[in-house]
Amino acid sequence: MPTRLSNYFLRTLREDPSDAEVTSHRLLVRAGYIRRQAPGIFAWLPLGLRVKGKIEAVVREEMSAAGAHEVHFPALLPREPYEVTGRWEEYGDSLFRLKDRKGSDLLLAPTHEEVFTLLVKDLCNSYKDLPLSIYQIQDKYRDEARPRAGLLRGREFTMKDAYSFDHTDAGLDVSYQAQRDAYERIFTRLGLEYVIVQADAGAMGGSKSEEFLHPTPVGEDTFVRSAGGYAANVEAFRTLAPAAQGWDGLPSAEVFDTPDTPTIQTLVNRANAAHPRPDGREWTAADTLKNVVLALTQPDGTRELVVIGLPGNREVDLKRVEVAFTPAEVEAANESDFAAHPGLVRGYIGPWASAGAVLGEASSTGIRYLVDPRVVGGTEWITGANEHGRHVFGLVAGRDFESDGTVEAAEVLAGDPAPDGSGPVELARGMEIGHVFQLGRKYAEALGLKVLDENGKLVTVTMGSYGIGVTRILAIIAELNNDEKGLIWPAGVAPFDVHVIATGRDPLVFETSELVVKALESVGRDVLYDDRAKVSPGVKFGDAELIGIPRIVIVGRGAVDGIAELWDRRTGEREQIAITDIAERLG
RNA sequence: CGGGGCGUAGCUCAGCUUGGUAGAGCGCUCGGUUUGGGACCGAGAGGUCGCAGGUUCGAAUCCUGUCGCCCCGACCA
Repeated sequence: MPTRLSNYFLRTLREDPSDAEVTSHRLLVRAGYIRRQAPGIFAWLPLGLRVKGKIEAVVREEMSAAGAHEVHFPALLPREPYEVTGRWEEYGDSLFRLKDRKGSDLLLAPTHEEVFTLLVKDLCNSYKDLPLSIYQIQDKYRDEARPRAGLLRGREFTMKDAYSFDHTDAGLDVSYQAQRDAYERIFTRLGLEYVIVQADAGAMGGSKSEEFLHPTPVGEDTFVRSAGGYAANVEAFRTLAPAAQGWDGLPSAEVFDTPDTPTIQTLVNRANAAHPRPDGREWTAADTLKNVVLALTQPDGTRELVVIGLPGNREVDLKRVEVAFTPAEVEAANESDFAAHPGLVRGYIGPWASAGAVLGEASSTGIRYLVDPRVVGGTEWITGANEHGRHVFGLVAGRDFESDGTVEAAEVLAGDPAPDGSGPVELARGMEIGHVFQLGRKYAEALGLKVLDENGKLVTVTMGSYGIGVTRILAIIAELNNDEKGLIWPAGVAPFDVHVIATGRDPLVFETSELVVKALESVGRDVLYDDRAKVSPGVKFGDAELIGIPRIVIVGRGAVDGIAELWDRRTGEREQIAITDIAERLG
């Protein structure tokens, strides 16, 4: 049976909804695919559900081809497993927590590592049960700080999450590769361009992780790539540090008055004007050492200050810092932090003062001091002298000051060398559409998932976790496939195969349309049939363009001669065709 | 969490500056005329103007508070 528009649950909007700015959001609401329920939470209407189903079907086929079995977990889960792995706390404000009537803690799962691990623990005890890959397509919940852009970043979203279980590291490599290959096939089938980048494992934990990013200027992730093939999320980028050098022959450090130089730029200007370099080169921001005070809040609530020293031409990249200090929350130090540490002279902070070291766990302040990897032994810096209006010049790392270690906190700039020596990197934006992790034994250890190996010894299982954002993918496809009139779905994910429009009011047209619909269904096409009697052709054409089914058949004034029109939504081309040929043509 | 914008009919919005008791277009219902690019005529239904308090004879409009939504930002002391 065809779906008849005369009684389909669909209402298209003539105007853009006022709360939607992003194209995909605007068109999906206008064309009647989704409705907003709350910020970042959407209801799915019949059309939207169909597209979602098409995407899920592609994912299922490829998961099955990769040997993974489908299961389904509840979204509502007890606290205990997440307590055991520490994620009840680590997930912070992003976790939806709730209580039942007895006061027991529950959560809406943001991802399901714990319960998959426990399920396998329940059912598997031998290496013969492995390798095992299981997955589900299920709604996830994350209380995002700022949901935005419709489906692109929601608080409830559909995700395919797969988990692999092996008893050897080599086995994990194989399982990981199988999922990775499946992802490549899925994104290729869906027509989504992607870049595979090295990623940070973040709250998930584990060792190796790669992200599938869809390159787009509106993406939320910044990644780098080199001509030589290196690609990484900036969060995972590792700075190529220069070799340390000796400091024999370097002049000793000297303190100068540098009034009114609260910023790096004013400092550089002052340095060039008052203390030009002997070699004639100009001072630049890269010659200065900027010391940024951050406050870390650990999950248990303890607050600690840390100072980061980095070249003055670079900003601190907050996302990179958060990765470096995870699971602690990172923010700029506030007034009370400074009040508690009078040893820090704001605007003129540096690791050294005439009275001795100021920064570092062994210094007068005792504040942990971490530096950018470029701050290696023998490098010379202009930096604050811990006196108001004074800076120290020629301060040499290793000779005049020490750090408590290095940290990847500085922003990555275009032209920075890739860590694998494959050349300078360029920066680009992307949207995460898939993520594969080698979790290793973190979850299995925490939850006690062990099996007997070939030698009868208990071994801890090693795991992988693999996610695809189904609803996000849907939004990206919509984002990529539209024009000023509406959506234009790729054939593989369109809600229907063919949209048949009957125009006019001649009964012959409707009778003919019924025949066309039947013929199309007989060759296996899903048909959306616009059989509305009192709706003018312009409205029907407009709705067809908005809804975006790629192939449209118009039955109208040519019906009397056995002719219909084939309308290609994407190209806009219309072609006369004998009604008797339609089924074969679109079959 | 900070900044900006916005809450008036199902949707998109006007009205607010200058207070006087609710508007338009689209959509919806009924009747009629229309039917290849968002038709027309006539008759209707539909709103505690986000919420609370205040000022006032009188508040959608002015004041205070509050809630919600959208967008941008989140660091360089």
